[in-house]
Amino acid sequence: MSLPLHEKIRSEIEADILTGVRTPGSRLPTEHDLMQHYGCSRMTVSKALSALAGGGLIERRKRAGSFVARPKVHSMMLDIPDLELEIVQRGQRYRFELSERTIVPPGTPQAREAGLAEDGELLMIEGVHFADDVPLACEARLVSLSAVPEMAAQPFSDDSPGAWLLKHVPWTEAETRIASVAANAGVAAQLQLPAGAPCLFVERRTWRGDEGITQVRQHFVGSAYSLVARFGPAKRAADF
Amino acid sequence: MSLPLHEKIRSEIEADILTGVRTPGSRLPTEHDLMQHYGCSRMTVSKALSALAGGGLIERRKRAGSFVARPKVHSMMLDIPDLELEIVQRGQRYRFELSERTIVPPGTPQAREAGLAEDGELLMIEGVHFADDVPLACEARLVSLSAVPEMAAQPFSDDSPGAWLLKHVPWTEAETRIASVAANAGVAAQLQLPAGAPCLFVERRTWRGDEGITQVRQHFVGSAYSLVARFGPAKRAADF
DNA sequence: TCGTCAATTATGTCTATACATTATGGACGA
DNA sequence: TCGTCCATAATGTATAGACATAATTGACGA
Repeated sequence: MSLPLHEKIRSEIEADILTGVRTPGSRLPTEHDLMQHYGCSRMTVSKALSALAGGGLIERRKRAGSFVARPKVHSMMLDIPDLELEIVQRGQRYRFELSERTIVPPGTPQAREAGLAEDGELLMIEGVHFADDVPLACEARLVSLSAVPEMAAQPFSDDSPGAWLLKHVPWTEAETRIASVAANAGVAAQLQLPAGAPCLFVERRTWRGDEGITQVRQHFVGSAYSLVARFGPAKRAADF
Repeated sequence: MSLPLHEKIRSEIEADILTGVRTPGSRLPTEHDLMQHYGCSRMTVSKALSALAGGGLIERRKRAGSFVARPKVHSMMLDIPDLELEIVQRGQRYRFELSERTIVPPGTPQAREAGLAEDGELLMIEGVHFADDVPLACEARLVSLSAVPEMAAQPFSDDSPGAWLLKHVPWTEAETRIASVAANAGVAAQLQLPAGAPCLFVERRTWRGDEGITQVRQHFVGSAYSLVARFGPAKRAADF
């Protein structure tokens, strides 16, 4: 292994943490000790520790030393699925069917509720995502036309609005809310489900800087869809 | 802003990438250029670029330069709620009620399915989380007793198994699966819901290194619960 | 006894320098 | 024309030292 030294130091300590040799809360040797142990300069040790701290594995405190961090339950990585990609990967055909497309004038309660520009027009889009002609999800979306004027000209005959936005509009901030709801009459009809069937409800708002770009509410057919979140080195991803 | 310089450089470039000023595939200035631009040493610039590369935002190639990476996985941070904490913060009283507790012998299909130690005993625990005596969620948990032998002696009369594990067992890796399901008879009875009511279903597996620690399946009352995931500087957290 | 302050210690940042590595592109020769 | 090889330009790794910052500890004084 011709790894750079700081990588070697990093991976050795990481292994100790992952295998439980070093337990959360315990103190690591000081940079000075490690520097003597590995026979290198302090900068090299520091680089290794910085990487570990960046990855959240250790916590460094001045004067006190470096400590193995307790993993925080409160944050895991959630993979936001690209519906089209997932459907195609399952070997099915993807299709988005536009069912409604309206311009919402400025100043309506809708716009205010969505947290989008109150003084500009909004584009409202509704449609259904199909996998091999079976509905998988439906969505209702509001897009700020002052933020994304090009959106008005898009057909969305085939490409979904979400995919188009992802490709063409850079964003800096997003918030997603996930819940379980019973399908109301409208949703049930769109998804060809009995009313009251459980749906995974996802609401997402997206911003660029302080400017609201879009808000979307999606209902996924409960029996066909799940989200996955992970914490830690996702070596296990391939197992499933 | 008294940020360290390398942090300032990093965040400025990051902002340029996120806002689309620098587009995927485009080349960054060389370290030498940046070092002149910021009036600092090359090491400082390099530290900033290393951090960006570590975060997957740029790709560095020798002789060629550094390039903005094309975003690959689209992921956000998911806040996994601490049930007890949230309930108490709402001003309600939290209680966990144990309804079943069994030792599962080694080698059963259950153990294999859960991905826990196949050659050790498992502890099976079932119970309900209450907020002011209203059921909010029920859970069925399997714990590997070879990984956590102390678990067998815990009463869980008041503290939930999850909270106990979190306090006493270090873990390195976890995977959470989120779906929407209809309450079956058992779940409906525990949660005092009509059968078929929508529930947020959360399944989590936890490991330390390669050793499986626990698997839990939780059903949350759909009308009372939602999860939140975020991407970006969460300045907006307080708005909601 | 209790608080205050300063010395100490460990990490945090930064510089200037050196040499290693590696892909590119151009010079040169067959 | 084509391939080989080398100079070059960029990043990658590492060092030694300087000073900054912050928290702990203990000494000292009220």
